[in-house]
Parts: sequence; structure tokens; C-alpha cells
Amino acid sequence: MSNPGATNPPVTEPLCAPIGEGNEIDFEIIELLFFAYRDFISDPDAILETYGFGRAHHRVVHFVNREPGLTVAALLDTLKITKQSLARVLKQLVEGGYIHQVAGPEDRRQRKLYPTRKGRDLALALARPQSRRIAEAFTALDTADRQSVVRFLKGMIDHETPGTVDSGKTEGAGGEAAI
Amino acid sequence: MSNPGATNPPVTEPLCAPIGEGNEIDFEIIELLFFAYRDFISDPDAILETYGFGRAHHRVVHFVNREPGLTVAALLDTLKITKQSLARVLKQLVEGGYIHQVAGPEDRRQRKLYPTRKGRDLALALARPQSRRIAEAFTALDTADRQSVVRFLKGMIDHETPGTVDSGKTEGAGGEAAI
DNA sequence: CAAAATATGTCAACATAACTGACATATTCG
DNA sequence: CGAATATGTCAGTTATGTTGACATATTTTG
Repeated sequence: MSNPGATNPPVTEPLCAPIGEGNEIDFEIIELLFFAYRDFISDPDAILETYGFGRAHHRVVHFVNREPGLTVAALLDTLKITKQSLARVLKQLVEGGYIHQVAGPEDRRQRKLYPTRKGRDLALALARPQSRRIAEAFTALDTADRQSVVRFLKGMIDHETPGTVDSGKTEGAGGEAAI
Repeated sequence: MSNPGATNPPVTEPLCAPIGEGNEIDFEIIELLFFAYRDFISDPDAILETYGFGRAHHRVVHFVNREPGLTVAALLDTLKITKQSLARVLKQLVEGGYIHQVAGPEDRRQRKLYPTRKGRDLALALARPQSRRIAEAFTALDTADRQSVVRFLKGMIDHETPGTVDSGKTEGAGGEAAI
């Protein structure tokens, strides 16, 4: 079927030239983001493994520490996962004494989430190597350069026009999020 | 003097203060990276779904396009997964006509991987929205600022000490292709 | 040349973390 | 009271990774 020296290459004929030569695609940044992020999460991942935890636990512990008292619904909205997905890791974190659940003072249906001292220590232990990595990457940059990085990262984030997202349902599509 | 009110708070008592106030941790960049990367991969993920593909397929298609003719072993080394994991997605991509396998010209045990036209089109379709997002985030930055972003991202990547891997060949130019 | 090493493929079982759907319970609201 | 809401839970599915064992073809080596 394949003929070396065929005159009319079909879509299944192999291409030998690398992609992105003379293309409009910014492959440099695409790949830098891939590798930077992969190495960025490798540090906490190594720590999590010693606890028997995974990325999902990191995300939950992180955001509960960043916003103590947030509700399950708010956490689901931030993580953009389903409550069934959250339930598993949250249960482990609560039973392990990392997170405390308190019935809402006004709406007692709510479960407000607070970190414990143990949970805070874990969040800090996970963030520390990440922050160190950032600091190292920043050593070559002055204050103005660092602000450029912040502006770039903010520009990479979806600017959700408030009003387009109908917050009627709690079970939404999930992505492959990661912290 | 450690605690007003309660006498001796155990590690399981809830904390109300947000983490990272007056801490040495750079939570701003940590979270910006999280959200930026999540949204960054959401674009290709939506496209992949229409093909019945996932992130693993994107990675394989990307690398094969960036370095046509790379071997299975080289791909495994880049992706840092097992051959059993790769086999599943690679089989789908080969059977779908996105990637072509050719026995190595010198070492016929090797299977050199090449993108087909179809595979190249897919790789471009996946990279295009990512590149567009980068371009948008760059609009607020001049050339010097963009170089700062590149320097930052490179600084975030693990600098593998080239001593563990002995590669005495003149090929491994710094900044090799990869997603 | 025969044996060992290498590159790849494959079968099977398992783990994690996401998903959907259905249903239970407690609480608040109209 | 009945409907809506916030949360929890059970059951099954999918995608992607893992380990271990073994097969096959090819190259290298003793």
C-alpha cells in the first residue's frame, strides 16, 4: 500500500519535518508551560506520597487554608469537580484531622470547612517547595520583570464574565485541574 | 501566652485566619500558576473530547510532531510513563491514522514514530487555541517583558544535572521539543 | 554460531481520580 | 406543609497511570 516515491501523499503518509517551523504557533511557550508546571507540582507530589495522598488532597487542603470557613458548594465551584469526587478526599482529610467541618451558623445545612493546625502545617509543607522554586526562578528578575510574569499569568486565566455562568447546578463539568 | 481564651488548643482545633498572611510563601504565584495552567489545557481538552481522546493523546501527538522519527524508547523517556501506559494511546493513534510506525533503518528493532498529515493537523488544531491564549496574554507585554516570562518559566524547570545520563553526542541541544 | 542483551508488544490485575445517575437526609423557605 | 437547597452516599463507568510476567524480533557478544 505504501509506496516510497509515491507522487500523491495521502493523509496517512509520514511527515519528516518537525512541526512549528515557520508556523504561527508559539510552541516555545506551550512547552515551557508544560515542563514548568510538571516540575512545579512534582515537589508537593513527593510529599503527598508519604502521606498516602494525591493531587486532589493538595487542592482541597490548599483552598480550605486560603479561605477558612468556605462551604462545600464554594469549594466545588473553585475546584470544578463533582461532589462525589470531592467526597472521597474530603472524607480522608476530615478523618485524618486535617480539616474540620462546622455546620453553618446561619444556614445549618451548610458545612463550613476549616483547616486544623495539622491541616495548616500540611498546606505550608506543600507550598514551601513550590514557593522556593518560584523564588529561585525570580532571582534573575527584578521587580518590574516579576510584575510582567504576574500580568502574563493573569492574562492566561479565563476572565469569567459574571453572569454567563449559571450557578444553578452543583454538578458541573470537571477538568484536569491541578495545584 | 500562646492562646487567648482557650487553654491548650490541640492540633485538631479549627483555624479561622487565612493562610499566607505574613508568611514567607508566595501564594499569589502558586495560585496564578494553578488557574493559568488549568485554563491553558481546557482549550485542547474540549477539542480532544470530540475525538474521544484525552490528555495522553495530546502529549503523544505533540511530541511525535515536534520530533518526527523519535523512537518508542525516547518517547517513553520524555513522557516518563511506562510502555504499557503508552501502548494504549499509541495504538489508538496509529490505528486512527494519526501516527505512523516505521522500523528503524539501522536498528530494525526500533519503531520510529512519524506524524501523518492527519496527525499534524490534529497537533496544530490542539496547539492553535493555546497559542492564541498566549498571544492574548502577551498583548499587554512588550518584547522585554515577554523575555522575562520566558526566563521565569525556564527557571521553574528542573535543571537536570547532565552527569547521570551520558550522552556524548552533539544532538541534545538545550531546549529540546516537548509537551 | 549460540547465547545474551535490547526494543518493543501484549496480557492481566490493580490504583487513583475523575465522571454520571439515583437516592437519602437535614434544613430552610414560600 | 411542601418545595427547594446543601450535603452525603451508593453504585457503576472511564481515563490514565501502575507492576509483573511473558512473547517476539533483532542486535550484540562471547
